[in-house]
Amino acid sequence: MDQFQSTQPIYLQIMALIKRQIATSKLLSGTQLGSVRDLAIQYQVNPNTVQRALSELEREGLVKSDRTIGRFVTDDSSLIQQLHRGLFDQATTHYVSEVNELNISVDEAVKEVKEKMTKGDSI
Amino acid sequence: MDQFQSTQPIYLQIMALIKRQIATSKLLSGTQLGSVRDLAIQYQVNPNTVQRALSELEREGLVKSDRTIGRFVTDDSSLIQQLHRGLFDQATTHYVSEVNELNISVDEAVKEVKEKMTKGDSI
DNA sequence: ACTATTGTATTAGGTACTTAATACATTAGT
DNA sequence: ACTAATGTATTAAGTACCTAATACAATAGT
Repeated sequence: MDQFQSTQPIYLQIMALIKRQIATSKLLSGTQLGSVRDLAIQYQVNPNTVQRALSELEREGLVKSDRTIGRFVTDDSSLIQQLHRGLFDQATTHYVSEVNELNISVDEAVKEVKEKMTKGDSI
Repeated sequence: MDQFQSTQPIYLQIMALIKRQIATSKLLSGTQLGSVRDLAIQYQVNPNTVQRALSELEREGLVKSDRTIGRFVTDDSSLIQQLHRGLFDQATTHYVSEVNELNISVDEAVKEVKEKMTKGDSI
């Protein structure tokens, strides 16, 4: 869909994409994911790349595979909550770090964040 | 120094590093940069990698090379100011985009940013 | 004039990621 | 029992980035 094109490995981008969907309940707990082959078509990538992304997610406990049925989002709701919190925290930490390096004040940063966020709330 | 180790190409990381230094006047306008070979030692990378980073920065107008003297930070102060603003803007846009995807409110985000920023102000 | 230092270019080899083309093992569904 | 669909594994080829080892061109400084 999105056409992955940056410098980040595709399998990491797919992992991030699915993580976000799980964290925001666009992929509900217990939901079955598309098959490796289906997702490969959907994402316009090689099945091996999807396989790699999914097996990493499995290593992190976010999805489980039932050998011949398919893959499912974990039913550990606490883990999902923790994921959501982690993504938020990581994003904020990264932003704050960048802003600090640019010698920008709290007030300036907050003002800018407020501006940009309220702008996107048109819908 | 820092030891580049992520998934981002090293030459891009070096570019970002130098850009930040220029934007925050750690590298002043007109200053001479270290030579390709010196920086390669400093960053613990191959000279070719430094060369690539610097020539890209040159393509963006941030540094100029005088063939046998060395490289210098641009003296276009407006360009530097524009760089600083651009880095800030880009960081904020990226952060807001992530936060929106996570369905997090303005207030929550702002609160978190304030917390993390004031914590790092111990010095 | 000479030398050292600068940026620049070239060629070769290594690693990680991606793709392609298969093949295998397992089992739900029939 | 058979079939289709699942995850999984393997081998080969291509691309981008990084490193290594040189070499060349130009000129400031002596």
